[in-house]
Amino acid sequence: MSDIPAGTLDLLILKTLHTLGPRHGYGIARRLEQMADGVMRLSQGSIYPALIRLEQRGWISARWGLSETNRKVKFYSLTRTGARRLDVERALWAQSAALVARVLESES
Amino acid sequence: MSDIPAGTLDLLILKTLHTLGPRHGYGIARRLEQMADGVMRLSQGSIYPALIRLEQRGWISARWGLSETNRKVKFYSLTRTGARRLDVERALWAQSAALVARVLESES
DNA sequence: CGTGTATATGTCGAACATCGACACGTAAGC
DNA sequence: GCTTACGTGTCGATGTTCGACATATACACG
Repeated sequence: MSDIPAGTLDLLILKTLHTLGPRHGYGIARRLEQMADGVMRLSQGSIYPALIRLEQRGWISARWGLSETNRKVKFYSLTRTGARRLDVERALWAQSAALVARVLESES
Repeated sequence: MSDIPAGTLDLLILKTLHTLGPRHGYGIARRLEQMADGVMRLSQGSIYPALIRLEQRGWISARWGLSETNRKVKFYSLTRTGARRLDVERALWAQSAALVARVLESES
């Protein structure tokens, strides 16, 4: 069982919020683990600091509310700045993935 | 201009040695930058520590020699352990890339 | 002969992300 | 009352990468 790909957590969180709309940290984590088909873990030690970081940068915003399970939770939403940042992160990832793919496929 | 994708330097070095055979640090760095089409940089502050790390783990081995430009250089080769490790890193990367792709393409 | 440039290896401290373990609290079901 | 799943958060440790610096040599050119 591996960790989540280094440096992609911001992208994954941003995209998850973009896709699903407002969601709380625990829900984002569960969603990502489910997408990973159980082969990756996502520790709380990663997700919460990441959310705080993203909020400080203005890419997501938080508001307290009640979950479907009737608990006090923090709902995070993608901000307009965050949506733009998602595009940037996406492009950076595409570049990275393309480079790695090229190297892995190279034969000389 | 972005950096090389976090956490993939080992994989990229291992694969480069696998593809090209023995090569020195500077040459590996130049090769990778060339593969990146100039859109990524690779600082010496990354490549040399990485090579030392890989050698300590037994994945590559070093031997002094002369370059085509007639300079004293350290040639690194992939060890048998390193070749096995390359497969592992490859598989881990494939998992990561698949996860990110799945999240990025998800629509709900 | 002197100077500059590309080649080449390395070190150092700082910055940063992630992990694993821990602490705390609550709703619901039995 | 107890347990379990849910939920947020902190903390120290670890590891990677960066940017700046130090050092040295082969070769071309004036």
